[in-house]
Amino acid sequence: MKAEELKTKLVEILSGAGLNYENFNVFPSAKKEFGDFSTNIFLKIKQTEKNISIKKLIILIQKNAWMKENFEKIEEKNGFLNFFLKDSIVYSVINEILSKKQDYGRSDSGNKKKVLIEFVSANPTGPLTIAHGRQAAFGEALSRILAFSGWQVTKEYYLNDCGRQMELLGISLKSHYLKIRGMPAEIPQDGYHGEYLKEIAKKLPDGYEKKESGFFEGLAKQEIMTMIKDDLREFGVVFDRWFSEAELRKSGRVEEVIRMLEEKGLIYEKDDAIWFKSTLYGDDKDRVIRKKDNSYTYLAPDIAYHQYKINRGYDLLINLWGPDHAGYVARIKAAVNALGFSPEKLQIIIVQLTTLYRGKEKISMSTRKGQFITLKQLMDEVGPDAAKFFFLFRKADSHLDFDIEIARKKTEENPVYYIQYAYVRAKHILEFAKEKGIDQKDIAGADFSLLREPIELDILKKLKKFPSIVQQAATTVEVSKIAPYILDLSGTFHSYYQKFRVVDENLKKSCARTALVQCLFIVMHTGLELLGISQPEKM
RNA sequence: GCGCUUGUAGCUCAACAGGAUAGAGCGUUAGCCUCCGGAGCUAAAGGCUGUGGGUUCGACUCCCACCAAGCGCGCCA
Repeated sequence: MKAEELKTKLVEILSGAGLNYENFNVFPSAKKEFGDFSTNIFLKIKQTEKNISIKKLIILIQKNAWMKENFEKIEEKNGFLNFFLKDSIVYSVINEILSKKQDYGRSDSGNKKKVLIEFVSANPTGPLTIAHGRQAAFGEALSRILAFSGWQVTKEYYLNDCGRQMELLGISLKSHYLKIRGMPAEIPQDGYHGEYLKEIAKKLPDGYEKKESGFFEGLAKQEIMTMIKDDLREFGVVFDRWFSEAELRKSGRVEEVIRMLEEKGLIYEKDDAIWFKSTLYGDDKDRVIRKKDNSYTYLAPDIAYHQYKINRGYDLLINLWGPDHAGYVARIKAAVNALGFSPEKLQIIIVQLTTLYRGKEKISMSTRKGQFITLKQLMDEVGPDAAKFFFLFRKADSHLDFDIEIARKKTEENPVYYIQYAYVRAKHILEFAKEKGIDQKDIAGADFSLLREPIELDILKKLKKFPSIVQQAATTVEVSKIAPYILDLSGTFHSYYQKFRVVDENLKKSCARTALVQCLFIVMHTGLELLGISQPEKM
């Protein structure tokens, strides 16, 4: 049961009593002594309806058949109404999980609507950094969660493969190439000085000395793209589509969208440049889309890109951006709006930066000096799973402190190992039970009412919450709900394990407990899967 | 200077659309291995939610001011 279900029921009961009232909350109880669900319904009602008998309403609710069916006890305390679930209702989650298996928690709340998630989208001018890593982890997990919740998800990478930065990349590679062969060459001051480019230059065959920098640009793009794709694959992220800005420009869509805006009277000329009246749609100031020298600013193709994305039939666009693009949200939303689409169609999530630490020591990074930790380096050091877990544990818009030392540790300090240990431990118990002759039939047919320990009911209630945790993550587009949930579940399980034996001489009880462990195992499996974290066989 | 994000236990963070006595983990301290994996468990200590006002039955949450940190504020991407 979900809180909304209970609320709907309460609204129904109220209206049956002639009260049309919906302005109240139903939420999971903050404490055990407050039961399983609580509502502030009476605190709210009292504000507007002065002459209502609360006592009568309580009795009305208590007498309702559905309430009687689901709740052991419904009581009023400190103005709140607290609901205590019947154990039998709690046990029902076991059958539900055992029958749905890996689909437990799946829903169709997305109604098969199409969503396009665009993320990472790093310029192909260098290796992915940890900032991209966090976006990659977040985008991948969000995709999985939305797909699990009934959305049709497409993952797309927008490739800024033209413009000044790419030119510079070509020039830089050529200079590296010439220098390695002992020829005079200078890498431009604002060019790319990183080691990776030198490596690429070394691999190239002789005979390219006379080639234009544009030739090198193509080579560099090719090589770096391969590097990026390899890193992403190792990180467990595969995109459905790589969308090239160069091709977008070739297609004529940029001119087309500017013409559209012009027809709407949203374009004007000033100081030899062409401007978009974004202020009409809530931006701070108008933006240049074509410069004095007739070339486009980055905004022009971006508007075209967003228009094209929507025209491809997506109901929702989600962009993951770094905080350096935060100031850019207003203008692109203005553009989407100006093109006649609701700005709600575009949801932009700012994924905040990550600061790396090695214990107490902060690792300072500077892209300009070529001093940065790449995603590859991070994966090599702590492994993809630990990296993903830490990236996904915090809200996207919170700054993240990532301590490499902790992520490397194989002790209780490291939550990744704590969780994976719980998972492996559960798996091991299931294997042990199997060895002892407990099979799936015994598990499904077990007498669950033998699970009487408070901690057993506690685990079941937590398992029961899983679908709404997923749901919440999907509707709020906030991946960070999942990891703490799994961590909490792991903790409760470790504690249970310590205190009680699952498989022993008491066969009936062993079967019931094995069923419990199997359910927990399934939920943990799905949870880890949604985060893109691997489920180890052993440790 | 303006804008966005953030400020909660020693540290890293929770707290559902304003709800009950602000919760976890780590670290610290004191304990627990004949037993399905101790990479684990149990317990204790630890707080004027950055500061000062306001809104109300009720504020970590909303409003105003201030303080501190990070990031933006280009005819760069």
